[in-house]
Amino acid sequence: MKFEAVTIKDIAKALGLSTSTVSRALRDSYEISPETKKVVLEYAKEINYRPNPIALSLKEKRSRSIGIVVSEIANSFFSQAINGIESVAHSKGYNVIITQTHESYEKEISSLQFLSSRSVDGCLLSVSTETQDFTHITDLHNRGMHIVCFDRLVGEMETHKVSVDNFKGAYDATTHLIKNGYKRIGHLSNSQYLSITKEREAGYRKALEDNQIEYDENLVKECFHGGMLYEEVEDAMNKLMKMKQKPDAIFASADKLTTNCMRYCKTKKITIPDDIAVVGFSNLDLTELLSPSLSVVRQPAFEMGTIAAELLIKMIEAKRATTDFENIVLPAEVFERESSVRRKKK
Amino acid sequence: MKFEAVTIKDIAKALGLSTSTVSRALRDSYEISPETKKVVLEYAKEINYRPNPIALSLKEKRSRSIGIVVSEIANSFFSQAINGIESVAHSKGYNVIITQTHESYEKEISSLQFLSSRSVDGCLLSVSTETQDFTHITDLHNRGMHIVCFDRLVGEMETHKVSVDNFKGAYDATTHLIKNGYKRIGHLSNSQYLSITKEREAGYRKALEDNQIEYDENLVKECFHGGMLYEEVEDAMNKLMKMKQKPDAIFASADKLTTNCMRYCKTKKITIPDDIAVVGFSNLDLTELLSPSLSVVRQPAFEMGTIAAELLIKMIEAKRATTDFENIVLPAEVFERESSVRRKKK
DNA sequence: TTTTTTTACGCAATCGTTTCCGAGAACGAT
DNA sequence: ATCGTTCTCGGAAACGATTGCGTAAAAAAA
Repeated sequence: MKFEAVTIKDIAKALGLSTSTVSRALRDSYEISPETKKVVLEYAKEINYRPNPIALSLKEKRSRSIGIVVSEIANSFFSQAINGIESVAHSKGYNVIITQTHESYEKEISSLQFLSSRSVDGCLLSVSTETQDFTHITDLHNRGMHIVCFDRLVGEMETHKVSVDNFKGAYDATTHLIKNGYKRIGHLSNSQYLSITKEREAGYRKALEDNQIEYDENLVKECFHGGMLYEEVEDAMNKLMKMKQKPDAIFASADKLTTNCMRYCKTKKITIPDDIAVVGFSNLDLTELLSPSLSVVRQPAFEMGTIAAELLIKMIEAKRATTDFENIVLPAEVFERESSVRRKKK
Repeated sequence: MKFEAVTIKDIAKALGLSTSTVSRALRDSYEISPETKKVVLEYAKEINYRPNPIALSLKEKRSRSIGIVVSEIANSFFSQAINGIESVAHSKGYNVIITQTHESYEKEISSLQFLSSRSVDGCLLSVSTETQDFTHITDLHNRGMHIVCFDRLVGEMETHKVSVDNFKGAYDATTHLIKNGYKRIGHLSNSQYLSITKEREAGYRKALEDNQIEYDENLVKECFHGGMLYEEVEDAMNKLMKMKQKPDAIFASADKLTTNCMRYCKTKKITIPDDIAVVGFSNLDLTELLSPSLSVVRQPAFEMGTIAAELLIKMIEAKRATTDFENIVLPAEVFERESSVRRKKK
C-alpha cells in the first residue's frame, strides 16, 4: 500500500477518541458504550476503513493466507489442483498465494522462503523434480510451519499427505496395454527423486510381472525434467526406437512426457497406435480432441486440492499441535481412447 | 511465520548492542565501526538471521512484490504471460503473487483488495469478462496503486497498457478463411465488456467488408464467459448450425471458444474442415497434436508478460510520478494448419 | 452520605525494523 | 587546558493494530 490508507488513528483523531477505544469499538468489545460504537462504526464505514493486514500479521503472526508451491501452473494437473485449493481456502476466509518452481530446486527454496517470510499460515507443497535434499522443507516444518504435501510427497516428513494411487494407476494403464496385445512396453519415467516416479515404475513392473512379461531396464528411460524439455523426450524416444526390439507401446509417467511423446511420433511420422501405442498420466481436458484421442491415467486433481487445503486449514486452526497425520490416497482412473487400442483395419 | 524467528533484538541482546546499531551494521552504515560490523554480520550469518519482510512492509510501505490478476491460470495465454512476468520480476528482485478471478467480478474485487492490502508495490491486471464497472480499479489507481493493464485493457485508465493488435489478428484470421474459399463465416465472440472483444469483432467485420462479404449479425454469437462453460458454446453453435444458411467456417475469439467449438464439432460429428472450418485465438502449445491440427491466432504471451512487468517495475521505482504512459501493441500471428484449409479430396 | 461496584475509556507496551536525534569519547587544533 | 570535530553508538519514535492495566466518573449499594 504505497498510497495513503485510512488508519485507526485517523478515526480516533477525527472522533476525539483514543486508538484503543476505536479498535475495541470496531471489534465490538463489551467495554465500549453502544453510542460510541455506533459513532465509530458509522464513521469507519463512511471513510471505508480497512484494517491493515500487514500490521495485523506483524502483531498476531498470522495472515489468514496460505501458500502453494507447485512446479508449473501451466500443467493441467496443478492448475486444477489449485482451483480445488482456492475453492476451500476462499470459503474459509483464506487468501491464496501461488508460486511456481519450474522444477528448480533453487526456486523451490526461494518460494518457500518467500512464503514463510510473508507470514503465510501454512503451505501446500508439491516438490520439484530437481529436489533431492529436503532439508529446506523439513527445517521450515520443524520451525513450526504447517505444510501439507500433495502429489509429489516428501517421504521423511511427518505431516498430512494427499496423493493418488500411483502404483495402481500405472499398473492399470500397463495392464490395459497388455490386454490390448502390446507386449513390449517402453516407459518414459520422471525424475527418480520424486515419490510418484518410483510408485509408477513399480506399478508398471508389477503389471509386466503379473502378465509374464520380462522386465527390460532398457525400455525404461528417465526424463529428469518430467518432459518439460522436448529434447529429453526426443532423446529418450530416439533411444527406444533405435533398439533392435523396438517397443510397441509407451507408458508415460507425466503429462508433458505423454504429450511430448505424441509430438515426437507426429514429427517422426510414427503412427499411433498402429506403430506404437501411447498411454500416460495426464490431466489435459482436451485429450479427446487430440489425434488420435489420447488414453490417459487421470488424477482427481481438483479433489486432491480440496482435501489438501482442508487438512492444512484444519491443522492451522487446531488448538493443539497435530500429531495424528493422515495419508490420503485417491484413485487414479484410466481412460481408454484411441491411442492405446489396436485398430481393426490398418 | 507462526514459528519463532531470529530478530534484530536477539542479535542486539546476544552481542550487548542496541537494535539500532545492529540494524545499521547490517545495512552497512558508515557510522558503525568496521569491527562492530564484522561481529554483527558474522553472528547474523551464524544464526541465519533474515529480516522480517512484514515489519519492513509496515515500516516502509513497500514489499518488493507485485501482484497478478488474471481470469484463469489454466488458460495457456495467461500461464505463459505469467511466466514472462515472473522472469523479469525475479531478475529484479521482486516476488510475484498470482491470483485468479475465474471471470468473476466479485473475485476481481477481492483479489485487488487482497493485493493492495498485502502491500504489493504494484499490479498487473487483465480484467474478467464480467467486469463492466471499473471503479474498483480506478479507485485503487487514484489512491496511488501502480497498475499496468495487459491483454484486456481498461480504456478509461491512464496507465501503461500492453496488448496485441487484436484488430489485425482477427482481420488476418478472417482473411485467411476467405482466401481459402470460405464465405459464410460465423464468429464466436467473447463478453462485450472486454476491449479485446470489440477489437477482434471489428477486425472480423473489416475483413468481410474488404472482401465484399456482407456482414450478418446472426452469424455473430456472444459467449459471455469466453467459452469457460461448454454450454454457452454449445448453445451458440446450435443456433449457428440451425440457420438456413449455415456457416462454412468459424472464427473464435478466445482460447476456450476455439477448443470448445472443436469439441462441439467432434461431438456432433461435424467434420473439420470439410463441414466447417475453424480458426481462433489460442495459445495452446499442442494445437499441432489436435485432430485436425488447429489453425490459430497466437499472441506473444511471454513477451507481453515481460514488457508489462518491466513497465510496472519501472513505474514503481521511478523517482517522480509517471505521467508519460506507454501503449504497447504487439503483433498477433496467424498459424495456418489443417482446421481452416480445404482438403483436396474429401 | 459514604463506600463499593460498574462503566467507559485512555495509556502504554508490543510485534520487528528503520531512522532521527542526542550524546559520550577520542582526537586534533588552538 | 580548552574547544570544536569526528566517530560510534544508544534512546526513542514511528509504521498500524491489539490488549493488559489503570482510572475517572457514574451508578449502585451500604
